[in-house]
Parts: sequence; C-alpha cells; structure tokens
Amino acid sequence: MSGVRAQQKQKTRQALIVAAFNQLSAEHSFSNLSLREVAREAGIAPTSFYRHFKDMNELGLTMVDEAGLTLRQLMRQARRRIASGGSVINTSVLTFMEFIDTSSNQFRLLLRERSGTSKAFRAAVAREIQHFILELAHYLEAETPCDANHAYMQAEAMVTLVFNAGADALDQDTQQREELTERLIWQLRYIAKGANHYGTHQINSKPS
Amino acid sequence: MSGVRAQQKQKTRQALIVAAFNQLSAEHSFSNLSLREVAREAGIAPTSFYRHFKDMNELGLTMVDEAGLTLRQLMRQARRRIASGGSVINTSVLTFMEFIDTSSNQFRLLLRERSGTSKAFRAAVAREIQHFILELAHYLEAETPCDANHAYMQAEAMVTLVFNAGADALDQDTQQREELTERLIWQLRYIAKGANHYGTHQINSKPS
DNA sequence: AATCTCAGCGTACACTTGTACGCTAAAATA
DNA sequence: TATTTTAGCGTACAAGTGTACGCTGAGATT
Repeated sequence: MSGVRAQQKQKTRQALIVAAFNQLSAEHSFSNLSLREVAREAGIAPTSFYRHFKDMNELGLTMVDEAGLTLRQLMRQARRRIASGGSVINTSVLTFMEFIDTSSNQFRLLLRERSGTSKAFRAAVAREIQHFILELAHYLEAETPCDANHAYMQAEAMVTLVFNAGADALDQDTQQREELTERLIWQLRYIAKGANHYGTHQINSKPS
Repeated sequence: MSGVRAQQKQKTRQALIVAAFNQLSAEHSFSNLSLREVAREAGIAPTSFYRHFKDMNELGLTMVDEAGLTLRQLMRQARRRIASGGSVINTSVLTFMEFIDTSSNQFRLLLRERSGTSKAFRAAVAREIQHFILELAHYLEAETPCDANHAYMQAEAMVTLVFNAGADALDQDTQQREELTERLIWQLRYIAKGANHYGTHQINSKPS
C-alpha cells in the first residue's frame, strides 16, 4: 500500500492540467483546445486521457477550480499585507494585477469561460467571483458606515471594475497598465465615496 | 446596369450574416462556428462562401460592425428619450437592457469576442465600447461639474458596469433582471456621486 | 506465489473541417 | 449579337477530431 500506483496517476493527471494551461495564450483559448493536443503536450496517448477525465469539459472545470484556488491564495496574502498597515484599495488592486501578470493563463481561463458556451463553466466562474464579492462586502460592512445592502452593491461594482481592468491589462504594456491602474483606483474611490454617501445607516432614502 | 447581379450578391451576403447570427446562442459561440455550418444555414455551397468573405474572420469582423451599429442606433434613440425629459441613468440602462433582450446574439458576439482569441476582434469590440465611453464622457463633462479627466474615468467605469450587467442578464429570468437593474442603477449613482466629489473643477486634490 | 486491477498504448473508424480546382449559366459589357 | 465576368456548384483531398476496442505489463491484493 505504498501507493506508487496512485501517486503516478496523480502525477500524469497534474501533467494534463499543466499541459492544458500551458497551451492557453492570447491566441488560443480552452474551447479551441482539443483532447489530442492536451494529451500530446502531456506526453500520453490520446485515449489515455479518459483514465483521468470523462471529457474536456471535466478537465476545464477542474482548471477553473485550480485558477480560483490560486487567486484566493493570492488575495489571502493581500489581506495579510493590509492587516500590516497597507491601503486597502491600493494593496488589493496591486495584488490582483500581480495575479494577471504571474498567472495570466489562469486568469484568461476565468475571463473567457465567464462568457463561454458551457453553462457549467459560466456558473463555476461566477461562483469564484461571487466569493470575492461576498468577502469584500463583509469587510465593507464591518469597516465602513454602509448597511449590508449597499455594502454588497459596492463590493459587486468594485469587483466588476477590477476584473475588467485585469482583462484590459492583458493586452497592454507596462506604461499603459500603470495608467489603467491609476484610473481604476480613482474609479474605486468614486464607488466608495458614493456608497458611503447613499448607504450610510442613517440615510437610506432616494438619491438627492 | 440595373444591377440585378450585384443586388443578388448583397442578398446572399446578408443571408450569410443573418445565418451566422442565428447560429449564435448561449451554447454556441462564433469561434466554434464553422464555415460549412454557416453556408449550410444560408443555403449555399461551402465553397461559395469565398465569393463574399475571405474567411470566417472577415465575416466575424463584419458582424461586430453590424452589432455595433444596431447598438449605436438604439442609444441614439435613448438620447432622444432623455432630451424629452427622461432620467439619464434610468433611460440609458433601460435602453441597454432592451438591446440585450431584442438583439441578444449581437450582444453575445461583442461580449465573447471582447476576450476572444483574435486580436483584431478584440480591438474591434474595444473600439465599439470606446465609442460609448467617449460619448458619455463628453456628455458628463458638459452637464456635470467634472473636469475632462474625471469625466472620462467616470464614463469608463459606468460603461464597464453596464456592459457587465448585460452579460449577467443573459443568464437570468425577468425577476433576477429587475434586481440586477436596480443594483446597477445604484452603482451608477455611486460613481456619479464620487466623480462629482473628486472631479469638480475647484477641487482636484487627493482624496480626503 | 497466484491472481486481480488498471494506467497507458496502438489500431481503427466514422466524421467534420477548410479549401483547391474546374465547370456552368446568367448577367454585364462591348 | 458576341464576348467577358462572376456567383454558385460539385467533386476531391488531406488533415484533424473524438472515441470504441482489446492488449500489455507493472503494481496491488490475496
């Protein structure tokens, strides 16, 4: 029961996942990635693919999970930086841009499958994003004078802007990214300001 | 020189475009749409496709243009409604949601190709979106106490939120859409409020 | 030691794809 | 009227796809 067998299986399974991620790029998306291509890159026969995944769909969902995981790990690290005295907005944005940069293919997967042709994929990505919204909403409710509802709407807007800025950043050089990031930070400030204005516990009426 | 010839050609060319749009759906995107499928749907032989487009890429770019056109027409109509006394935010959002509803496949194309695998496609969609941002920025600069820079950032944020809300709406029923729209309107108010605070001509300093 | 399990392989097959090539008939032109 | 142009067709082919099937040999189990 040393598990040499199972260990090797996990290894090639991971090789398939890595192979698939490596084949992603600006010009190659998961949906136009064939089972045979992935198997070839992973160094196994096409038919052996089925020993690990029912089909490409199952591989893809696993990859979405993995991408979500690394993103969550990165943001946990961001929270640590914030706790030790960093600005919330700046640190979060910076961390996210780091994700785009170091794990661009993982981000590409989330970005594209968010509006892809598989309902399961879209739902999986939406879940990952929802995770961030809820977490941020929770934080905002505790740390700012916003009621729960407005905290949620604020968080949703912020995550949307950050995610989209990330998408734009993919096609840009360093110079453009800096400008983009600066704009993004202003936009997040707008939202914070507006949400605190409308969403304060005292005032809860229609906009002035 | 009656042009019976050229007239018929335009007709089947349009048939190809319509056929392609009709094949789009939640489960079928442009990128996994084959030349043969389109030709079949349009009722012509696969090889005749080349009489109208160099390849699928060229068809797609034409479709993006067409989608952009109908969107622009719809928004022009919105401007008329606003001029005759409608609320800016409400009318714009409502009009956009109408676009999602009545031309969902055109929207799907823009949505998906925005993060697709063709640089030309991404650029084409970005151009269409940029069009709206600039137009809105121009309006905001004229009608609100915002300087040019903040007006632009405000417009960019607003268009991003609206576009993304549209994407979410595609998967939702009427009930959910109403809630989404309500949230969206609040979020736009946040941005307007914040931008007017930070971007007023007098104050142009760092956030308080 | 004898048996079972199963990850990985090779072969094979039925499809679909893009597109090269040459033909035809009808419209346009001269 | 005679000639040219061209939208659309059918055939053909090479390339790539997913996957069914049966085999093998090395772990795991008994």
